[in-house]
Amino acid sequence: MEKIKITLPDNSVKEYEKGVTVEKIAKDISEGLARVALGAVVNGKTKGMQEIVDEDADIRIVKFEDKEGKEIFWHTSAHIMAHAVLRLFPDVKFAIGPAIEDGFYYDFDTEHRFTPEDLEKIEKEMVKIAREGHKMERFVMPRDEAIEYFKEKNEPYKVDLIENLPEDEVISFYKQGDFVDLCAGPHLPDTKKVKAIKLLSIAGAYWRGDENREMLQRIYGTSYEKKKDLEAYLHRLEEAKKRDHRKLGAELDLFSIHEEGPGFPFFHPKGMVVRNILEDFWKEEHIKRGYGEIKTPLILSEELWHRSGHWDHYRENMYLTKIDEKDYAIKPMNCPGSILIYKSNMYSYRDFPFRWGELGLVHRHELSGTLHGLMRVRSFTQDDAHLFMLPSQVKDEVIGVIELADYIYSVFGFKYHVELSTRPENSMGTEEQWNLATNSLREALEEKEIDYTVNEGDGAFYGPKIDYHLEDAIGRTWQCGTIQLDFQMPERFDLTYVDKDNEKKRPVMVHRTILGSIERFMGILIEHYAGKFPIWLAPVQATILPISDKFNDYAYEIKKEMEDKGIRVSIDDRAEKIGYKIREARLQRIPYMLIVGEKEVEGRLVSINKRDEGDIGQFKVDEFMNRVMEEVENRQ
RNA sequence: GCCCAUGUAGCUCAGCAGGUAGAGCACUUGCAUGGUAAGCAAGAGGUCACCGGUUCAAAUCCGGUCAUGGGCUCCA
Repeated sequence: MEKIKITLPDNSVKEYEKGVTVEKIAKDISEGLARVALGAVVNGKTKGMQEIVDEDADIRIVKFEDKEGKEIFWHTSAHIMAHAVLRLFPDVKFAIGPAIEDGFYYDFDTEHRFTPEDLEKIEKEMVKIAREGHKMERFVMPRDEAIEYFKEKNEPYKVDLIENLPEDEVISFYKQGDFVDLCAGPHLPDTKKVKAIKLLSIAGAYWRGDENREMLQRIYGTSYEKKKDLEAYLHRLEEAKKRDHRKLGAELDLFSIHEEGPGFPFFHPKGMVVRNILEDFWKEEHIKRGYGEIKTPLILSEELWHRSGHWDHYRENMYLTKIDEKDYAIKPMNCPGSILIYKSNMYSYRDFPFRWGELGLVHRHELSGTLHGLMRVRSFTQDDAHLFMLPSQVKDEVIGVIELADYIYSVFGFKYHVELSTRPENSMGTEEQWNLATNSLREALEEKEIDYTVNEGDGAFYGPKIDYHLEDAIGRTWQCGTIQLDFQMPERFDLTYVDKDNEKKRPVMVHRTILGSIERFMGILIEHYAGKFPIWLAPVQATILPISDKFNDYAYEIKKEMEDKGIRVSIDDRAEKIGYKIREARLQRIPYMLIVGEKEVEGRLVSINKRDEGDIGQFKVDEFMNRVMEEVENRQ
């Protein structure tokens, strides 16, 4: 028998017969580990227990706690759900059912519309199936036979899937009792370990994500081995929902959105405090880095948008209007404005680069179903900038933006992931230009040693882009910062500069945002801090709470003093008990409560109740003011 | 835009075998002047999202529209 060499997690190398199962290796490693082992990562690819290893490999046993282990667990759960649905709704057709971030889903096609009551029934059936302890048996079939098999079973989606698999791919199946599914695996050895199950929601989803194809019904769910873990997950989800910026936006009186203007947010005074601080911070950091600030108009002639290419590539998203019989559009992007400024002068190669920042209000007619609080709106302010440069300056300029983005996100303590988006279908320019532009961005990322994933076909119509994605409270990610390299607009608008050799040449343009849009960034900010803004951003930094109205005069006196120092302070002089006032200030997440009564008046003191810390004792008014000013200075 | 669900006072929600509205919080007023998360009482507040249909009668049933929520698609 042929032998293969397996490198185990402890780096020891062991010989096995070719065709050994993962299960066998897991058992050898240790009895304890084998009991919890779900599979293995073999040469970077996850394999299930029942799968065979037939080449020399690095092998790492995967457990429940591992990301790969959860994936296997949830993938098997998806199969169990499909099995349960088959039992309850025999006419259902199956599409796909993968594991996702916190659980799994399966897409079904059936005349029957799933209801929340159905979910409960399916859940119960799943528990039953899991308890029955079906073995997850893997087998393979030749391609033609597999297609025939699913045609006979009237499973058009499975047929479609097989037909789209690469020619050389092994068509594998998993069988559990009477449910058989096309599946590459891996899976748990059997269904027994899936004990705590919760189906979460029903949603529509297009087959293969294509809006022109069938709308399927997707059921989302999650599962755990232990009931306790499921409960902990559901609890975390509930807690996360309390951070929802839409809920906090109303509770903290930051912004509102009305039926009269779907997707057009209204900022309240408190929201504007945060917004203005954010914008001031943004301006400060940009001035430091050689940016100039510009402002361009909201409405520009339709002709301009024809020339920029927006008319051909972006018209469905644009709001159009007519002035004096002439056609205009409300800008969906700021670039043509910057370009017109560029064109109002002649430039020498010595002048570059130009960095022009614009907090630019744009309007985009986003599909109604996509609107989401501040995260996805139809009117928003991009913290845009357009950089014009010599071709030789591209890499350094892109790196400059990467460094700025990294700095700004670090101030807020944001985690992010980066994607490189390449040429979309509906795009302008030549293959060569796109390759050059995409490679420049890739080089900049690699030079800064930034991890990124590639998002094929997701670039802007005029160029590839680097995207920064930030997470919201429940783990959804939103694109914020973007760096887009553009060889098209300079061409279309015939932008030039005069080079050393006295020849007119074409500059390169970079479009970029760091925050993305002020609106979306504020949404992320609210959820990130759960409404507890750090003191430099807090709409109200301190509130004075007199014990009774006998101390209101003193309260107003020190309020004035603090206001003179630029501290944002409010006062609650209502005839309410102190407990009541504290409760309200807490709910408003005000960083400092200053309680003043008889003792404080005598010594010109304030008693401080700090957010999250409670009573921290008495301080002199000056002492407190210095403390606040220092914290603001340090952006705490 | 597509699929599903929802839409009753500022907020959270009850009412709904069809007989034109109710609670708590918030708000106003009065009493209470109270030391670290809700003092007591009274009052005011709603064309039950909008339009249409069925009916003697619609918040309740039916249809359409709009908005919101969860997804899909799309995107900063």
